[in-house]
Amino acid sequence: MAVCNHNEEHARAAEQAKRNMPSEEEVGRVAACFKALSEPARLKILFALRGGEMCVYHIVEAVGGNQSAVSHQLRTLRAAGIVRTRRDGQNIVYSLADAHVIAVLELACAHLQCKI
Amino acid sequence: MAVCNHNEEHARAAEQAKRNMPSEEEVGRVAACFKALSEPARLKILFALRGGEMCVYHIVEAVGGNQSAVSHQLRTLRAAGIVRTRRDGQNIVYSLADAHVIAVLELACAHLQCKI
DNA sequence: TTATCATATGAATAACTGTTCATATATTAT
DNA sequence: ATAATATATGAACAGTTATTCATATGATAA
Repeated sequence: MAVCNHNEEHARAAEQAKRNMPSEEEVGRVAACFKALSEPARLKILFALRGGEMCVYHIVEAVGGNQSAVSHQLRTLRAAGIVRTRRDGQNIVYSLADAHVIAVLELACAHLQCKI
Repeated sequence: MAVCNHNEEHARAAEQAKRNMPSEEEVGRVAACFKALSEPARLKILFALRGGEMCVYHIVEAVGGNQSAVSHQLRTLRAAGIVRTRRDGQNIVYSLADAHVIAVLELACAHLQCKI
């Protein structure tokens, strides 16, 4: 592989890209965030929580699957800062962490041209 | 596990969530989209392409790593509809597929409060 | 305190994914 | 044609991740 000589613009874009590249640490955090969104089972939970907060039992109702799997998925989402929790007696109530979550989902759906 | 009786709102939210849940197929497509964004190596390519289109050689320059790995990453991004290509002589020139891509990255960064 | 309900967790297995190495294809130049 | 350049691809291995099963924790009720 040798230098691509015939397009100076690419070379400038590459240099600029290198200068503006976020740090490894930042790129890693963004990637971790998207990784949490990359499983159908977890996305279903987020779609379910659009309508408002729910306890684990009802999340299981809404998305199907078994309790343990859903609990593991919730932990992943929580660790990624995508959902948050509060305790209400015996129940743990989950909700979307902030408005960015819905916004990202809607953007992705717009990109794919699927109505949700 | 038994029914969560003490919160009727959760039950309504669960029923509503089930009604409004996108199809398996749609959820799968959204998940695939995010999966493509979930690797640091691929995200770096997208950050690099913010400044404009580039051929593979310069993408390798900009993000580091070896040619084969970058090519595989590009294929994944292309298959997910996140970048697109055109041929220019010996080179294949890559660019972001549409404005949604930048928008999603910026939203994620806003969510994480990191400036990019 | 004991029993029950709601949720979380650890370990194990199975499935998936990324990277590397070697090589193939396609384009241009000689 | 032949060589060189630019990019892509298949196979194999290594690392990661999701699910399941069994069990643990924490909260309430009896």
